[in-house]
Amino acid sequence: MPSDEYSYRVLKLLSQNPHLSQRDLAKELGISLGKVNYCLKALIEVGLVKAKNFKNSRNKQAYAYLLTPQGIEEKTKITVRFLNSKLAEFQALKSEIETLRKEVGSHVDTVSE
Amino acid sequence: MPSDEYSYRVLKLLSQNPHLSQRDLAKELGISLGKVNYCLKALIEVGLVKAKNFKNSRNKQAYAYLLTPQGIEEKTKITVRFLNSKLAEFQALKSEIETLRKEVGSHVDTVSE
DNA sequence: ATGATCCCGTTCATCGAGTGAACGCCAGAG
DNA sequence: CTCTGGCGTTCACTCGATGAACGGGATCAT
Repeated sequence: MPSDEYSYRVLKLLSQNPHLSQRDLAKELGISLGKVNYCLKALIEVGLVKAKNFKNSRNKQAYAYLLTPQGIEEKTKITVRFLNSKLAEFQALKSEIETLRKEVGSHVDTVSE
Repeated sequence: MPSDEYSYRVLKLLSQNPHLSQRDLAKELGISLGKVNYCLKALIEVGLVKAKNFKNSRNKQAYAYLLTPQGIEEKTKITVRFLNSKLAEFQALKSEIETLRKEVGSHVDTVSE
């Protein structure tokens, strides 16, 4: 089970373009091929993605990673959940910055270096 | 060389209370004892912290991790640098939340579940 | 004095997430 | 046919992080 972050990002990319290869995804996501393989397998396992090859059943080059109906539905849920976690992160970050500003002891909006 | 984050946090805690043990620091920072030991050694190595035992030179229980003058000075610089990185993070997070909101397709300020 | 206990800093075997080179496979080009 | 290239898959390897275990000093009860 990949994190919400990677589930979200993989599902988003695949919904935009099902023809991305695992290597494409790795480059796009900034992670390794091995990890993409792991995430993708998990998403297929739970039925959110289906690997379809439209040309020939033995041609891996023709793979398309299509979101299943469940995948489309779940993608929204995951996105909301991910958004919420980001909002919480946002609040925490705001507090931390507030604290740091007080420690620095000046009003810093943008700092050059 | 610990990250700015840990340098900042360790220096902050020690400036507040030099009598914290490595175990105290570990608990406070939410990291392992081993990592604290590593960070602290590095800070001592570069001269930002000095381990002083005020009772007896052989009593480890009496250790105090005091910020050197350089440590006090550097603490401010590190804090500013850390703040800046947090501000950048803040902007990035803001953008990401914006994107996520658009994808969710509604105006979400706080979401219950 | 002696032993038991406690907390200290230090060490290092162990772990696990992440990596990417290498493999077998297949299609298309020469 | 061979050769090349991109595909998914695998797995030995890396490396930061972990915390149990250790030796040592202080304290206290015996």
